[in-house]
Amino acid sequence: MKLVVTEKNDAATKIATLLGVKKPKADKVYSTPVYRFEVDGEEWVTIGLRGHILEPDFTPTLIYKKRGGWRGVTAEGEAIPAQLPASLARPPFKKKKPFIEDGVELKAWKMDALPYLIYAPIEKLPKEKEIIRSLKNLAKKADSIVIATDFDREGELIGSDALSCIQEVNPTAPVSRARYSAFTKEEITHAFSNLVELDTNLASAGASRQDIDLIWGAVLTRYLTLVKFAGYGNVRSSGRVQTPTLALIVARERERLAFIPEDYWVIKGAFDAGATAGPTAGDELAFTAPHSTARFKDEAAAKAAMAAVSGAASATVAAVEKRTRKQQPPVPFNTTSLMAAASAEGLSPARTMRIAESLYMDGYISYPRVDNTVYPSSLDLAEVVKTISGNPAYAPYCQQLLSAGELHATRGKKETTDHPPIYPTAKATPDDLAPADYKLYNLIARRFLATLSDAAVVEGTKVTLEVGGEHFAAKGDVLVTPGYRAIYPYGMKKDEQLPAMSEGQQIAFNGAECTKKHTEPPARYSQGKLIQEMEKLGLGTKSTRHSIIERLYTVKYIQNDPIEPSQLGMAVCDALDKFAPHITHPQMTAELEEEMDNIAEGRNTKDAVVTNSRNLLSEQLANLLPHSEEVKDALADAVAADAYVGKCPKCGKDLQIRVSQKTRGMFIGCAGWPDCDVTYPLPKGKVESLPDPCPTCGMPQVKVTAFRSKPRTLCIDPNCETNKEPDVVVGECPKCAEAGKKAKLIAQKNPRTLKRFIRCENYDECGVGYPLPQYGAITATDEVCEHCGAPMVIVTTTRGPWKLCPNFSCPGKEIEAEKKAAAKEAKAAAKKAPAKKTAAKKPAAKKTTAKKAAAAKTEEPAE
DNA sequence: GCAAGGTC
Repeated sequence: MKLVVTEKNDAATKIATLLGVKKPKADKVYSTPVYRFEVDGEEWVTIGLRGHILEPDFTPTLIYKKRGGWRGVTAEGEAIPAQLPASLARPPFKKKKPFIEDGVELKAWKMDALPYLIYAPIEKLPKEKEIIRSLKNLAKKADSIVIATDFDREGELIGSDALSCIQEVNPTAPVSRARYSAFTKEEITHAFSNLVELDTNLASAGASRQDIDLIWGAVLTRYLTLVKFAGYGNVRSSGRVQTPTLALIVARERERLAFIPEDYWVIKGAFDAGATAGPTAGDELAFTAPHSTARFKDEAAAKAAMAAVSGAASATVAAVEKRTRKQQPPVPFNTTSLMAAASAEGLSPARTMRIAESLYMDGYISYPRVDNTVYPSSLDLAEVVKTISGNPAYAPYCQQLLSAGELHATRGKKETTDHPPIYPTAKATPDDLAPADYKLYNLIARRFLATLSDAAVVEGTKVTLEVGGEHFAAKGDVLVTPGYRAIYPYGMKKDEQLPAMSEGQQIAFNGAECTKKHTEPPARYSQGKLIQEMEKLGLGTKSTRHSIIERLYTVKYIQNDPIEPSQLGMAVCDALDKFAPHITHPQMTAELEEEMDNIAEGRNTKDAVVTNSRNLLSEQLANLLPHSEEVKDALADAVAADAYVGKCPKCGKDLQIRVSQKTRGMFIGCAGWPDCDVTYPLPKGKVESLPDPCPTCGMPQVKVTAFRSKPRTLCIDPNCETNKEPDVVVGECPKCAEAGKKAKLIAQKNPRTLKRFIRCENYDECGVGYPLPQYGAITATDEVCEHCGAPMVIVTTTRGPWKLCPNFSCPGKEIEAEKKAAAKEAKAAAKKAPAKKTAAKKPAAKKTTAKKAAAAKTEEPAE
């Protein structure tokens, strides 16, 4: 039996289909899908891995890997290496009693142990145990092995790791490597009839990247985390890609902080082409135009221009210029351009990739991790157009494209042949997908159609108007031939139509307005722009950039979108830039790339490169360690600044956003605690401090963003007028009524906990109470819930009014949930029919839809 | 409790 190992399940299916004479048989080894087929009477099996199946980590000895975490090192096993600079030699472990763990004495402790960690042994540990088990099971029976992972450095490494697993159980079977860069019959057949050897140099180039990333990441992350320990789960990370990315954001913020705005003046004139002088009554021929000097840097010059036009009632049309220009249709989507375009539509790159992954798994779009921007000739463009024309929103445009003759697609600059650019592979309508999923699908489908379309033609008109010797320039843009714009409206400017005018014509001038403005600092990065900048600098890969940015958010180095660094992010970046500058520059990646090329070409070895990098890190750490006090203070100040909301009214110290140890909830506490006991409650959700105090009471305010809600501004003092809510009578107590008594149900808010609820005025006796959502105005209705008799109330939030039964255990809730689930199920069943995919894909598709249904369910209660 | 790179 011949065993073919690919990087992913998808590749295993495709290769089996392309090489097998008959349709391959989908099978499973343990839980891993495999594909069996025959070639010239020989039995073949393909198995897809899940990317890397082994992962390097420090050898799990006493080096930090034991229970208790980042403890220390022994002298034995982790011997002080010769390369360790003398400046890093630490004094002997100073403890009254020796610290013994597993019968071995630790020689260095926490921070002091970091220099040893740099030189700690690394080994490859299993990461995908199930896959490894399946792989070994097949390998035992294999007569020969073909490594058919992706044709790139990581692919060679993944293949080499797989081989090391295989050879543990079958050291003798001959091994070869198939190199292909497209899933076409010719390419795959060619690759398998021209097998080569595994390129061990290329694999060790990849392995050195792994080791270097681990060593630098672990050492610097542990340094930053331990230098000012802020509790478990409060990691401050650093890495070859994430830290230079953070540095980009911080540098931009610094530019903004250093920016000195300059004043300038803008003059705008009002005109009316429907009259020769004076205003006319509200017609469409009125328009405004800026002065031909767009920005007056000098106020006197602006005033002089204003004086020159004051009193004038008419303007002369000095010139009319018309110019048509073409807007070329966009090029096919690759991962980066998709993330950038989706980011402009409000989908973060990380969310975009999550959705793209699930659309791909459900058969709606092609493979989403690509650099390629040129459709391969093997892709039947017309067939794709036909497929998606099932969506009525695209149908007329698709017809038009198909009837116009042969299709021609635009081409981007990057051309690789491993995967096609991202395009739709099945029809979908808003009914088939969740709103965000459809939003992305729609973008991809429309982009695909746009790449097959003609250019749009825009007619630009520039009219120069003369008033009292001053010139004004009116500009209008009109889309005359929509071309691709008919299907791809993203990022399109609105038409600005000017009334028809001819040279020498006199029109009415209705005065001018002079406004003082000031220049703006450079804009912050949006997530989409940052992804593009990372790509330009060679930071990360198409598959990792979005997760790197997400990481910076979770460690709270950055916030909001457009991205701004937190004080902590700036402090970390500054500290590293000052004492360990190598990690803060994209240069480190560029140098690593160069070294990896050297290893791949056989000019250098992995050992030499990694040792070199270790020594470099030792130098950086030797700079960092003597300044630990300084770094510690900077981080502590930054954390305090991020948490600061204002001054304590009782003792004058800082009020800070804090996390309760007990409930894990957030509250505002005084930095003077325990001497000062001032605290304020906070509602659930993301809380940020605001610079301006409450206009009503002068206390600090915060911005609260509850889950799936718009942010709102809140005064931190629950007793502030802005937080007072009148009690609302919402009905009669059903329990008291049964007992023959009359009692009101009242919606009220507890100022101490901020919790809102409905309670019977006779609560102490009857115990009737219902919880209410955290915010939104409460209005009474005269209805009662048909299921439980509780009073129905209307909650009005920014998302509009919404009627609800406040009873948490109302039987109606379950009935509703069941209805929803049934509807989902029906939809999912209907969706599965058009997406004709192989048996292996079905379970995955099912899983994602089931997951989505579950998520929709949990969102339902909304507080 | 570390990174970055694959992929689910």
